[in-house]
Amino acid sequence: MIKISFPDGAVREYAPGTSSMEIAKSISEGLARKLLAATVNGQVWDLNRPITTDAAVKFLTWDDKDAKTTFWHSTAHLMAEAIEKKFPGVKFWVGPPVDNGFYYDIDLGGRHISEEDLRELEVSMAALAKENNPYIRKEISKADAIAYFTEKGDEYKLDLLQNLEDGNITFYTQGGFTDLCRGPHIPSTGAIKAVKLTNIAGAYWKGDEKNKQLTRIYGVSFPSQKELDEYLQLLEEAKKRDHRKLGKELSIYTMDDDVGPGLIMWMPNGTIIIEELEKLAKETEEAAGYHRVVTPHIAKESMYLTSGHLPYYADSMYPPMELDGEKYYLKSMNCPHHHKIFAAEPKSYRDLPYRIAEYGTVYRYEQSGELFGLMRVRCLHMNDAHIYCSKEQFAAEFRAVNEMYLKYFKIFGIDKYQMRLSLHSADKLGKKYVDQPALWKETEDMVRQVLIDTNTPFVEVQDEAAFYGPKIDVQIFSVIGREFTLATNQVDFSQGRSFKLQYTTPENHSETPLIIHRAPLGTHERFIGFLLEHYAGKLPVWLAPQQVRILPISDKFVGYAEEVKAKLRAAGVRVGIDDRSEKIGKKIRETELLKVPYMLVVGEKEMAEGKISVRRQGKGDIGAQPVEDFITVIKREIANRHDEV
RNA sequence: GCCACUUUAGCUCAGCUGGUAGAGCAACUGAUUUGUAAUCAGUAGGUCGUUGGUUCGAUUCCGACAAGUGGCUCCA
Repeated sequence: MIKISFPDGAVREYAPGTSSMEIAKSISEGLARKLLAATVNGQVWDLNRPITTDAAVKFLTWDDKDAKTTFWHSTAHLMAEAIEKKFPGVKFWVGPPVDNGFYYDIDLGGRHISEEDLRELEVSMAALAKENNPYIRKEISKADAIAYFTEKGDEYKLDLLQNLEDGNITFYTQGGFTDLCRGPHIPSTGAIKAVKLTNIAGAYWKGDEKNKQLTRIYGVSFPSQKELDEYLQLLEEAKKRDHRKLGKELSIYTMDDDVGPGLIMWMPNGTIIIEELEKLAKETEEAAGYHRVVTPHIAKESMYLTSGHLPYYADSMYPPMELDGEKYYLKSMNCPHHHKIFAAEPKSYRDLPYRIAEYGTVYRYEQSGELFGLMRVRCLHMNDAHIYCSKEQFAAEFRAVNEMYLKYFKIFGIDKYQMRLSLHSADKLGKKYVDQPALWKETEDMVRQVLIDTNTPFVEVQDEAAFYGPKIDVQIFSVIGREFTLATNQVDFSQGRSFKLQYTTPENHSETPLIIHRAPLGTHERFIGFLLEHYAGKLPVWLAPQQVRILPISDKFVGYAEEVKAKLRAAGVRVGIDDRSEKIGKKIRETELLKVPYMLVVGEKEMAEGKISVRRQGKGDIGAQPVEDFITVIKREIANRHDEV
């Protein structure tokens, strides 16, 4: 007999070769019906796979992330079956589960697939699911596997097999479809009750743009139609807080074909948000010992040869303009200009850390397919600064920058983010990264140590560093699930040498400073795009372009509204009056939709008592109060950058 | 840059299989003077993304280009 232990600590005995499905049935038929997979000693297994030794078993239902993953992976196989039926001879690459569903990469052999095809495939998948075919696992020798796919003429699976060890290879078959697959899978196709194939995309084989492009079909599936409907509903809701939609509705920014792709024009409302953010940054940076600087938008080729931008970053720069036989480039980063400011006067250790900040506008020639609303643009306003410091000062400075992030995140209530330690990739030294292996190692260790010392949870990612050094990126997600770097804190061991930056040490030696590049608020474009989604357009009072709108009940009270407005303006509040001859219901509705935080309704009663009726956006009427009381509250909200109501 | 799709009034969208366009909201004018999420009436507004082609005739069919969207690759 084998001993099976359960999460609650219970232990039961079964005959060797008993599957977790049989174990579940021995406990409760009802439980068994809900199961999709199980973990055996922490590994996700097929429910029907025999267990031969003592093991810890945990049953997985739809609510478990691992079960969803297994379910979607099995749906990918089901989709492949339907595709192979419809388009015989197609070849499959890989079909993994993803965060919200699954995809399969397919070589359609020059054929095209349309939206109608997806609908037909959904129908076909539903029929195949109804057959309730079991997913059958089979261990197979490498030689037999190679023979099978050679016979089939499938070079993709043969490529996969190259990297697999004999004795460790399994096939899964459901209905008429067999795939090379590590598993695990759900017991049978019948559990898949609702499928939506969401989109068709091109995807490079093995993720390399030099390789052939395969057709990727994305989909998602659920154990009931109801859950699919709920999911689609959720997507609809997410669309409503998409910054591109809100940006238009709230008159934040605009773009125009005549101006060019990825070039944002900030409208008056958006500009107010920018100015509030800059005010916050300037206060914060002044308190942290930064100096402000201002530098031009262009510079000569020679500077970008020195900085390393042309060798390592030229693809992302706008092409040069030629004047008087010189090439000038639009700046893609502020750092070289800042290095020149550092170098303009001799520095001693007494001048360090030397911190200079600028809201510089930089231009990056992003590939056309990358552009995305405010999140990915070609003209960026960076909350940029460079800190020049000694090796001894580095940890404290780097740490202070991280603390600045967290201070900002607290103000904005940003809590869903991931700190990412972005490292270089050794095989790209001299191509994407400056060729200084020892310095890479040293600085990466330094940055990692800061994160460990401050107990900051983080993930490490290869091949994400800047060309001049490692960095910590703060990763966030847009409402449609796309990942972006919001803020960044970067080490630079390279440009200090390139620019021959020096300071005099206490021992009267010349030393090259380390440089920290940091942008805790990232860029205006991405940060505001993120904030719009984060707040679903309902900006806190201190950021709202219009903070208060006064709504007179009728024309008769416009005069009183003007008096109230004058008082609010004198208190520094951004206030307007809706003086149209419309009914109050309409004025409220439109002001609600514009997400103005406060509406002040004024009529007969209010005028007589010197009061206003306050209505908070999204919350409704919160009662009448004297104008002065309201001013006290809203002034405090603005000054503290924190909504109280 | 690559794959797929989309582009009609300021916005959101109709417009079947080719016969040069329509709604709601917004705007403007007038009436209404209104008590917490849409008052009524009228007026104006479009070389149907741009550009070639097919056709007697193209918003509609085909091609190219541009921009946008979903991915891939790339990045704040």
